[in-house]
Amino acid sequence: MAGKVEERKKKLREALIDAAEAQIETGGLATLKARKLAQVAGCSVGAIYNVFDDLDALVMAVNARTFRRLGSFVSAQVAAQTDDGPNAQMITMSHAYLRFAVEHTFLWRALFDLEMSVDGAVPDWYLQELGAVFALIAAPLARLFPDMDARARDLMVRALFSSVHGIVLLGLEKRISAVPQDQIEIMLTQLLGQIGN
Amino acid sequence: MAGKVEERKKKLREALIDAAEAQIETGGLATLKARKLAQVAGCSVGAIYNVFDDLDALVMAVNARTFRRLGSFVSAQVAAQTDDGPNAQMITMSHAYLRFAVEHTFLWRALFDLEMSVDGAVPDWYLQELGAVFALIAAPLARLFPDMDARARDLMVRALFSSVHGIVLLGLEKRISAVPQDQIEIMLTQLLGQIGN
DNA sequence: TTATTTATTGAACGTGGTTCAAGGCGAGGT
DNA sequence: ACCTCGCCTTGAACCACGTTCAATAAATAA
Repeated sequence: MAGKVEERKKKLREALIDAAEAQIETGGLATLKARKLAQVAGCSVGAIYNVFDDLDALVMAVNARTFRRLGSFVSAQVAAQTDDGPNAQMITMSHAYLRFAVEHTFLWRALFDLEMSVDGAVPDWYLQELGAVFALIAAPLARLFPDMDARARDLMVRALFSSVHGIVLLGLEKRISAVPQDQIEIMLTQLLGQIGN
Repeated sequence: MAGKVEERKKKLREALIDAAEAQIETGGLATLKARKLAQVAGCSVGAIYNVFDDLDALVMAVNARTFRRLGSFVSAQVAAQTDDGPNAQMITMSHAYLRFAVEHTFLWRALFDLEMSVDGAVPDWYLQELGAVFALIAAPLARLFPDMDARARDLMVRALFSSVHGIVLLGLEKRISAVPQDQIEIMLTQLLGQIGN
């Protein structure tokens, strides 16, 4: 009867991530509470700490899921698009990013709200997923600037990603722009349409 | 002897804002605690709540100061620059924004970290300051796109501000880019140098 | 089965924002 | 000068929350 513990632990781990994800999705990161979580996942408060170092570690696990979902969503949108040139491709990606942020606002927010607090120790999966996203952007950019050296292009990839992120972030922030989604799309289109022309 | 209460209240208000600002500047928003604050400002914990509704309101007061400082810093940098055209002007503004964020990281962060939580009720001073910043950007943009209608230009102003913000935000985030300050400047220069060409 | 090790529990601890009943103090009237 | 009224101030107490830990239960080994 060996391995019963491992199995239960894995089950609990999944249950906790599911419960945390559901809570973040509906109420946001701030509404995630240890006691409520234990109740939903069907365990004691203390049990959480047998599986995760602390709640931040649990949120990181949720973020890992979210990040993968985001990456494959953007990829899928790009793949489903007929190739109308590098600018159109980048615009498609940015619109996909926006749509994900709109449809999963709290989960998307948690990606950035949590990591800010955790200094040092960037997990491996994080850099991997980020690298995948950057690679997606790098492809059309290489077509636009074939003579640009890799270092400069890498910098431009980050700049563009950050720009899109900023536009989506502040665009969804009621108190700053109060801009409806289609206006945000126009902003993204305008910005990315200008690149390389 | 009329107005003694008002006077003391005003003094306490200033003392509290000063103490809160100092704490945020050195330790970040998360290290701001009511008890410590009362101790530094020389009052009881309860007294804070006679002057401010809650700690968020106090942080808002700090943010008002920070926002004004940010605005005048960017203005000053632009004014101190010989006019090398609209792109150069926007680049100067973005570099000033970056420099402010680097030199007052915690205060700058508090501008965005707090407001996110406070829904509704955007204070008047906030929109005013934001409008001033947007007006700064609108000037060079009007020179670049003289035939663009006001609505589209307004959208572009927001898009550019958001882009710069995004580049600075993620650029200062160790876990995402770990990009040194001069690299961030290059990103900003590249992006804004492309606009309108 | 019994012993030993490991997991689980939930009450308790520490921290921190916010409240409130009790006492203090300024302003106006006498 | 004194009294009175109402606001200010105080800090102990309240509540919510993350995290811990001694006690309990369960699983593995002998």
